[in-house]
This record gives sequence, C-alpha cells and structure tokens, in this order.
Amino acid sequence: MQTECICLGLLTTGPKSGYEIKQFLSGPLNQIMSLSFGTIYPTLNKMLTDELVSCKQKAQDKKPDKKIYSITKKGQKWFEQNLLESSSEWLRSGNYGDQVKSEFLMLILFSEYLPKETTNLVINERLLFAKQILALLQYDGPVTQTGAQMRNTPQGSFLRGLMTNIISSGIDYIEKNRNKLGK
Amino acid sequence: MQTECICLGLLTTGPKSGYEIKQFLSGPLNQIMSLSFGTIYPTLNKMLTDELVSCKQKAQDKKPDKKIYSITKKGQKWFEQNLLESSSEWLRSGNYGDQVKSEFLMLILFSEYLPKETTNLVINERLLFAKQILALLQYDGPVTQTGAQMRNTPQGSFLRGLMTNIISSGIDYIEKNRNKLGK
DNA sequence: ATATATATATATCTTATTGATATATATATT
DNA sequence: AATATATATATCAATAAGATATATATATAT
Repeated sequence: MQTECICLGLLTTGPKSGYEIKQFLSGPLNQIMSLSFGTIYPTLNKMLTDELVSCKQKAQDKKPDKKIYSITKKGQKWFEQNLLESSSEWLRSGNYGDQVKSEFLMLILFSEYLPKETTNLVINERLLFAKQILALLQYDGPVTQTGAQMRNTPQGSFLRGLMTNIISSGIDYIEKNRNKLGK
Repeated sequence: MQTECICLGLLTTGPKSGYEIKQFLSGPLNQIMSLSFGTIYPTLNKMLTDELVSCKQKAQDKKPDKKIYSITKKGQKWFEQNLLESSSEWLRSGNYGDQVKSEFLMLILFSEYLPKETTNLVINERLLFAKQILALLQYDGPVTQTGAQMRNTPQGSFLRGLMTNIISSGIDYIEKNRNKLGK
C-alpha cells in the first residue's frame, strides 16, 4: 500500500521509468526511504492494471523497451486520498532519528564481545561514513532533473536541513562520548 | 543471519523466553531494532536445532509450557565470531540518524498534496510523539531485570545518550523550521 | 459485581520486501 | 584493448513483518 503511494508521489513531478524511480531513491532520499527493483517493478505493473499509472513504451533497437510511467488522473486522486488517510499512521510508523533501525548501534551494544581494537576501528569507519553522507546531503553541484525535487522545493530543503542537523549532532555525540565505551 | 545474532546477543545477559526477547525489543531498544514474533520463534527453533541455544521447558497447568532459552557454549562462540565477521557490514547497513527509514519524512516531502491544516496537525502530533519517546529514554524509574542492560552498562548509557541527543536535535530543527514548509 | 482491557505466552500463515541473479548494451576509464 | 560502470528490465528464493489464533491471569473501569 505504501509502495504504491511512494511511487505515485515520485511520479507527481513527471513521468519516470522504474529505473529512474530507483535512481531517485538512491540519492539523498535514500537516507529516509529505499525500495528494491523487486518491489518497484511489480508495483508499477499492478498500478498499470489498476489504471493508477499509464505507460509509454519507447522502442530501442537491440535494447529492451524503455517503459516510461505517468500518473493518471485516477492515480493522482488515489494518491491524495491515500496520503490523507494514512497520514496519522505514517506519523508514528516512521523514523527520523527517534525510531531508527540500526545494526550499527546493536553492534555498539554488543561491543563488549568485540576485540577493543575492532570497536575503535568500527567507530572510526562509522564516523567517516556519516561524514560522507553529510557531504552528499550538502552537495550543491549539478543533479539529474529527477533530483530537483530535493533542491528547489521548500519540502526538499526542509528534509535536507533536518537530515543534516540529525547526522551532525550524532557525529558530535559519538566524537565526544566514545571514550566512555568500556576499554 | 542477523536475527540469530541479535537474539543470541540478548541471551548473553541471561536465559529468556521468546516473549521476553520481544519485550526487550519493545523497550528503549525498539528505537533502533525490532523483531516480530514471526521472526523470533522460528529463529529460536532453528538455533535449537543448531545447538546454539538450549531450552528448558517449564510445565504450567492449563497454560502452554514456558520455554526458556539459554545460549550454549557453541552459541557464544558462534555469536562472537559472527559479530566480528559482520562488523564491517553492520557499520554501513545500519542507520541511526544518517540512514533512516522514515514514512513521516516521506509524508513531509509529499505534503503539498495534503490539506495545509493536516500538515500542521501531523507535525504537532509528530513532535508530541517524539517527546514521548524522549521521556521513555530518559525515564529513570524501576525496570524489569531484562532492561538493566540499557542502564548499567557503558554501552547502554552511550546508546541512550546518543538517541536522546539525536531526537532532541530533530525536535529543535522541526520547531524552528516548520514555518518554512509551504503554506 | 461484572465487563473490559491488558499482560503473559507460543505458534502459524499470508503477504511484502529484500537481495541476488540473469540478460543486454553503451559509455567511460585505465 | 580491457575493464568497470551506467542504463535498463525482470524474476526468484529467502527473509521478515503483520495479522491472527489460542489460552489464561490480572488489573481497571463501570
């Protein structure tokens, strides 16, 4: 149900192929949402049957057809209806720094069973990884037209700002308190 | 593979039933990791076959038997080995405020299609929800013996501190910048 | 006093989702 | 020239979530 809604939401900014939806969900947005091809393609097909999207097939010689999906009027209506209905649910089920699946933090919880040098190494690499993501979020160079949604809209700026804020304060905390983890 | 590791990690602090594992993962730790019964029970059974855990069945009249699982020596070895091997993977796959599945933030991204009053209401409720979780994290009253792992160990304090930090800065950002979302 | 809700406790089943793999070609890099 | 990466779609097995069924005890509200 959500998968449909997310794909439709991304299609509101213009027609896209399944590959482009995946691409978009692999940019800065990847920090808050991801979908695999195994989810995207079946969902697109299902929505085609339900007439929530239409599909224009571009023939390409020797390559498989490029299938460009557009949201239909029925789809737009369904999307807005569904967004409204699920808003109170999405509010709680989501996570942005208050509900956060984290294998890294589980590793820290269990770190007493890890060689102390490994724990140190893991934290170093984690900080590096976090800083790479920060850089990706703050990057202001050219983007594909798909990524413009994260740039030029107030919603996109808000999200980028929030994520930057959360990640930075996480990095700060780890740097200041890592010494308190048992040695 | 991870499910096994997480269950074993929780069993290192003492024998537990499947229900108690679920309980523990529904406390403050729920913010970073959760498992459903549909995952816990089959995993426990699989690990019993593999002799990573042992099981003491307590007969109870008229109630189903209480099955208490303990980590075996083989299990402890497997756990430590696996923790070490997967550490470099868990480092990246995890999310704590830098990679964060968030239906709430997707809702914000799509909020232009939501009635403006709804967006406002959603943000208000979200802030309330976040503050409830903060209170839960900072709560210092009595806990079940299972929860002690999050209290009395340096790892537990570190996690609680990090989560508190991340959530607080998220709340701050939202309060200061919500006016910038289109009206 | 009684009804209702919540907590304890295990288990199964359908559905959703991931992650891996297969296929095919163009383009960029070494 | 060789290799790696990007474009592009699709399927499938393995994993995991979420719902539901079952059974009882206890706490709370009417």
